[in-house]
Amino acid sequence: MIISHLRAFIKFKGDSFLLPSQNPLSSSRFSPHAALLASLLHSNSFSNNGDRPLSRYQKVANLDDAFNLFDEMTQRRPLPSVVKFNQLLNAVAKMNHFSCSLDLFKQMCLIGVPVNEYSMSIAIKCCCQMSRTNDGFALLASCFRRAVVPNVYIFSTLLDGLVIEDRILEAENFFKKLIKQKLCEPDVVMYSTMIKGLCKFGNNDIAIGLLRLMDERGCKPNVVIYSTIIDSLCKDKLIEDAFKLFKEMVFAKGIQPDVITYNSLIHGLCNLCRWDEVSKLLKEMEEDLRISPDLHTFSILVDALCKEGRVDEAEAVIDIMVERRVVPDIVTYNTLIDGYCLRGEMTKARTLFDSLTSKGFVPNVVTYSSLLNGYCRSLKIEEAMHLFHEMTRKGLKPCIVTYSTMLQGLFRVGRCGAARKFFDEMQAQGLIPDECTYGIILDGFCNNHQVEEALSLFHLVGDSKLNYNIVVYNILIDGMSKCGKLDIARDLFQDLTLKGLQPDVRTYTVMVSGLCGEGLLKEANHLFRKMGESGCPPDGVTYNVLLQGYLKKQNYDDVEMLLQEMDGRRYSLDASTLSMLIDEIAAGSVDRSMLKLIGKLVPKEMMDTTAVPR
DNA sequence: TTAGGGTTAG
Repeated sequence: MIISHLRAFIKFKGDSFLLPSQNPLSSSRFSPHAALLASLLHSNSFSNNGDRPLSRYQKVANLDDAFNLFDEMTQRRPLPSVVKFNQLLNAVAKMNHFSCSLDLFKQMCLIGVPVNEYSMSIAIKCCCQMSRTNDGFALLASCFRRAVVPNVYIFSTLLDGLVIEDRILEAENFFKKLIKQKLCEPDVVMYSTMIKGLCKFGNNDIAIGLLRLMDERGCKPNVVIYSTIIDSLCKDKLIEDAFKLFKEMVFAKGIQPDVITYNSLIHGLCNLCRWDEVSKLLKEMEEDLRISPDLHTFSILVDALCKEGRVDEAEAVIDIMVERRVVPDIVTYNTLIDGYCLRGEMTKARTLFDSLTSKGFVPNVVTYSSLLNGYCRSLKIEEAMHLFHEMTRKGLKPCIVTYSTMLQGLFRVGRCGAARKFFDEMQAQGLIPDECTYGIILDGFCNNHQVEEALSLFHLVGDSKLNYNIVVYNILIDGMSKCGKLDIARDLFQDLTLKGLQPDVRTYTVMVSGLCGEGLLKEANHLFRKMGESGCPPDGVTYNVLLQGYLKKQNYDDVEMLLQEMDGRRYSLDASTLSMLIDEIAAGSVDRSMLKLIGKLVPKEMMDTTAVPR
């Protein structure tokens, strides 16, 4: 449906160029092609800052040009105005060369260019973008020395720096202090920065509160503010709330949504696999509002289709975007490579990877990591190793995700020694293991029967934040009980409550499984019943685990009751529990009268492949 | 005649 809509619209889009109102250059004197060319020419050549052509200080193509120009400027007498220097500084920052831009700023100061609030805000932005917000604050202090009065631009940039570094409490305090001490009156950009920070930390309600407050204080919210909160709600799967805010923005406030607003909503719907609504939204944005989907929109669609395993449709979307002259970028292709890898189609993944260079793209660390992940998932560890070395040879620095992928692959094939080497190398590179890496290593050791290694790492990590994570306990409890170390599993289970961690359904399930494994059915059942009381009711997996425990111990008394409870809660039997039940029925240990009940508990997709005896 | 905010991938 999405594809047919996108395809149908190519024609519509083509026609729309013929509308004279679209572009002042396209009048009836021009042929359609001339109008099209005129419109492209107009949009590509000039309109970076209104209709004014860029100055030579703003359009430097690369770093060399920038440095040469800067040298030339410093030679001139009198020195060029600070405006020209600021333009160059900003051009370098816009190329993401923050460190270089900062160097130029320092040289400006040294040679006595009278830096102003514009120069300061660019320099501070460079610090903040490099996660060096403290240096940004040091520059703020130097404003006073340089007789530059910090303004709302400078303060917003610093506030954003704190948000970038996840220093949310400091950001809130800074924001409050600015208002309280009347250092500046927040404008719509500063509010949006604070709102972004609140959203980043899951405080959607407070963010909405601030939206109301700014309105009351006479600062009108705009599409950026609304889109920020809408996006956050979508990411938290609160799609209905997102649409409520969207409607408020459009109908109550009269603010027009733009392509970014739609991208967030489309992304939110894709994550929930609500494809019909995605199509509806695409149609609405294009046909009603004349907003064309952009590169982001297409990437979101490609990614969502790949994650659903609908790679053919993802390919079709890329074809359509090309037809519609939206040029795919490396993100689009990385997503598709990931899609192939997820389906184990490694030949296709590799072919696409190899064709990227001829398409004019340079594979980046994500491209390599995606393909590595594919090889690791298919247990082709030699190919993965080879690719890993290829990427380092090409000067790409493996990141934490690359290492985690390799570690997972090596553990899967039982190469614990090599995994340990990679882990050491990763740390030697200055990369600090995150929760995900740590989990992979603990899980890897446990699955390879090296529970002592896992435990010693766990103790080495000690009181670090990494160990304040229920996932860590779930891995260890599971690992310990599977290796017959139920006592340690029990200790860990006790330990987590002392630490103030809340067991989740997985924690209980692995513990129930461990107890069942040792034949301690009474204790397993006791824990199972405690789950509901603790506000964490058993899920389908817990029921299957307990059922298997009973069946293995040939304790059939509670089987029917458990099956009935499962039916009441609409849980299903998994393949191995079902097979055990069938065996028991065949052996006459379980009454055939339960067959009807069992039949109700077989998931539909299993019905086609499993023969339940009648 | 120069500066600050929102959307995509492993």
